[in-house]
Amino acid sequence: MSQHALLSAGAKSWRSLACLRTELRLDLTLGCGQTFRWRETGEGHWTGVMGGRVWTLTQTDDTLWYYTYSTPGSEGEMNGRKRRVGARPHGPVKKAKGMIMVKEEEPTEDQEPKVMTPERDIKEEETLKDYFQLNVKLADLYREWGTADQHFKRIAQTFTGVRMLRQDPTECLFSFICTSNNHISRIQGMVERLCHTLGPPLCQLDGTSYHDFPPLQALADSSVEACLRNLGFGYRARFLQQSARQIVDTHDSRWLDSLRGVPYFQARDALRTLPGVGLKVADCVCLMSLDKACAVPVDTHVWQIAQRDYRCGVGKGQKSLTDKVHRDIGDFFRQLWGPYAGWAHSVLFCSDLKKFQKLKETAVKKEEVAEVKITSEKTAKKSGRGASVPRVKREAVAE
DNA sequence: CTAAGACCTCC
DNA sequence: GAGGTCTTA
Repeated sequence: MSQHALLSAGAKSWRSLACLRTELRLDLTLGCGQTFRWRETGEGHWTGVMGGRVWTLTQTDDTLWYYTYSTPGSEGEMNGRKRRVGARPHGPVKKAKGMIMVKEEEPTEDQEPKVMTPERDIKEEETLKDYFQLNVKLADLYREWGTADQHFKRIAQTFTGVRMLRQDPTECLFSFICTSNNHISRIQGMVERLCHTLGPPLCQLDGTSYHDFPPLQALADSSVEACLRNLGFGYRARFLQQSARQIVDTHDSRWLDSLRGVPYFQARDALRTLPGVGLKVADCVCLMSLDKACAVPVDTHVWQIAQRDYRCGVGKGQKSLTDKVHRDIGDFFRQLWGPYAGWAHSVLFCSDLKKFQKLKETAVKKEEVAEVKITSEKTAKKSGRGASVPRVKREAVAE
């Protein structure tokens, strides 16, 4: 049985890239709801599908480690000859108690060694850099946002390395059509079932099968709505099928990808012609797959953040998130953060997620300790009034 | 432009 | 109700 790779089981067949935690935090970046395709398969190890291949990623202080599994067809790149179909990490790995794995580095006889051609090696490194947009210097951006915005500065101390992914536009679009009236954990399950049912299989690891995202044509088939309703997609099943149908019927196959080269508002308007795609979903697709770094997806939580943390008056007295409020909140944050406003937004969005509240609480405690220390130092000097109680901001929680 | 209601399911 | 969208008034 093939297993998920673990760095502790031997770094030999892993590759790596220099990357600081200030530039990338896998847990936050992969878990903040911009992608629904990654799972933590070991402590700090994330396994998912990217670029038609299954990857496991993990990181140490200054290094991003990656491992790819062989899949049917993926070996064709080497010399046109198909290699093994099974996939497994190199070096058999024994499972000890819980997450602890016993290191064991023996060559296996039942399989050919994973041949890593330089071409594929380079290609995969490029795929990874592209997906995480590692050419964008996140620490520099954090510094700029923090200069203009004290609230951001405070949050950013804890939520470092929250980075926008550059996802496949088709996967991004159809995943986000699933997000309406929904929450992350359920969306994850839906996308998983979608891929399992309509996506090409890639490999199997520890009994879990990994599939690529379904191609557009597969989603456009008229049988898809009923199929997805059976999988618990509800009314979104029709949106998915109809949107796929509309794209296949009225555009050529590269249309969605071509929106990367189109200005933000134009690309957003184009997306909004698709059923199930409103301003929020269109902004998500623009930001997360179409290179529109200034796109700020506005949902009820982002609206709440604007009011609570920025005393933003936009839409005050408004009962619901109208298109106008959408646009005005977006403009508000673009004015505050500049051309990468969408990236900054995701840092605050991430910090508001319930699953990351523990992180925040420990940070608040540290702040309190620091503040008490400062206050008591002052008090000692002036030998005056006692230490004041540090203010703890009451912040609502998303999800 | 804004305000309701409906839409599927799951916790 | 949940990280909306569509339709109708």
